[in-house]
Amino acid sequence: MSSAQSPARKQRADVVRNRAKILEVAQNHFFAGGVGTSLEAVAKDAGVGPGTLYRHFPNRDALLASVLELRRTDLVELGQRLGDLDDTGEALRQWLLAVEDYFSLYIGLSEPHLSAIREQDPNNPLARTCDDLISATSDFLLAAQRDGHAREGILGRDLFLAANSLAWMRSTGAVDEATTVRLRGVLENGYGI
Amino acid sequence: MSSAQSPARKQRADVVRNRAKILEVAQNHFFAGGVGTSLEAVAKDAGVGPGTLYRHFPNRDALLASVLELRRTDLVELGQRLGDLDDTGEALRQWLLAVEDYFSLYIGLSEPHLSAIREQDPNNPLARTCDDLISATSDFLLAAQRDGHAREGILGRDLFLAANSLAWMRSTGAVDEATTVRLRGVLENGYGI
DNA sequence: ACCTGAACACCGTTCAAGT
DNA sequence: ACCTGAACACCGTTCAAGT
Repeated sequence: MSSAQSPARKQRADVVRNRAKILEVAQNHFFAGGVGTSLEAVAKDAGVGPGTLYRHFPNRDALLASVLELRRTDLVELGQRLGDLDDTGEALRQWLLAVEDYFSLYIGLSEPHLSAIREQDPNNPLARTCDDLISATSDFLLAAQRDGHAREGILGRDLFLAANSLAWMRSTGAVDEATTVRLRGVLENGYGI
Repeated sequence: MSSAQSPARKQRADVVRNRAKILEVAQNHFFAGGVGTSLEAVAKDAGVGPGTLYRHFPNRDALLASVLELRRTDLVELGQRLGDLDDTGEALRQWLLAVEDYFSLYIGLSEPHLSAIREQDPNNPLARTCDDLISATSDFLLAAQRDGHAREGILGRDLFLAANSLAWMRSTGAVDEATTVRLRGVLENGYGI
């Protein structure tokens, strides 16, 4: 049983090194400058030509997906642990918070994911993340509905989108922590009476 | 009593014509290509050099604000009419819908407005729109709270941001009408029980 | 097989020269 | 007073030439 990261044929050492260096530098640039940061600058900082970056990652979303891979699997694992909670309402709440944190990692991270949802293109490297997270959100919502902790007539996809839009507001920097807390409350309890 | 559009000193005819033409073309480009559309292309389509566009509108947000001016005043007027409704809960709902529609006009319109909120710069040409709309939202919310149609512990600014984020999702095209309706329901009544 | 970096196309923005 | 458009800086992306 071979690991997914190490293919059968051995790779040239510089290829592995370049790829790792690009990912490391890209992570820093995404964090500092947001998702729209200059890929040319990333390549230069990583000490490779732009062609090398594009060879490894054919487009921005591919690079983004690779940079996020570790965080992504962490989130999926957290979802599995939260599935064991007895209070399914609390599990749903905590899950939505985790999704929100994930999409708040870099400025503008929500947008390419919404594009992935719109395009419905399974080749979009961010599509799998969306599919997995929407699916998990559905599970949490269904469990909460079964236990009378969530209303009917809502889809997991809806709550995924809601968490996403909270992350979008947070990452723009226009919304402080207190406002985020209130907005979460509005999502959970509504503004109406 | 002179109209705001016609200053005391008469302007050269070509200046007036250029400005009007730029606004007309920009509106079409914003509609077709979103807020991030190429200003160079707008200038070319309007038959002026890029310098002329920048002379009239020093930056993208200034052009955007001018293009939206008519819609903006329409929205403010609608707010005044809605203020006469007896059912303050219904007035709040309709107002939030109108705000949502406003920010759905062009793809990406929500984002520069959130930036205006973050920057807290009164010179930002979009700041006045945000201030006015937040202020109006507060009035509607307060009235609804007084009549027992809205919960306490929420700010008008919160609901303005919520409407804005709905518009953001709509304008990305990832969210269809049915989903938008459900998300509005979540905002009003919450997903929890 | 992989990398390099020049090259192309495009855009935002400024400003010297025109009228 | 206003307009023009060349010019500069920057970026995404490709691809012929190298190793």
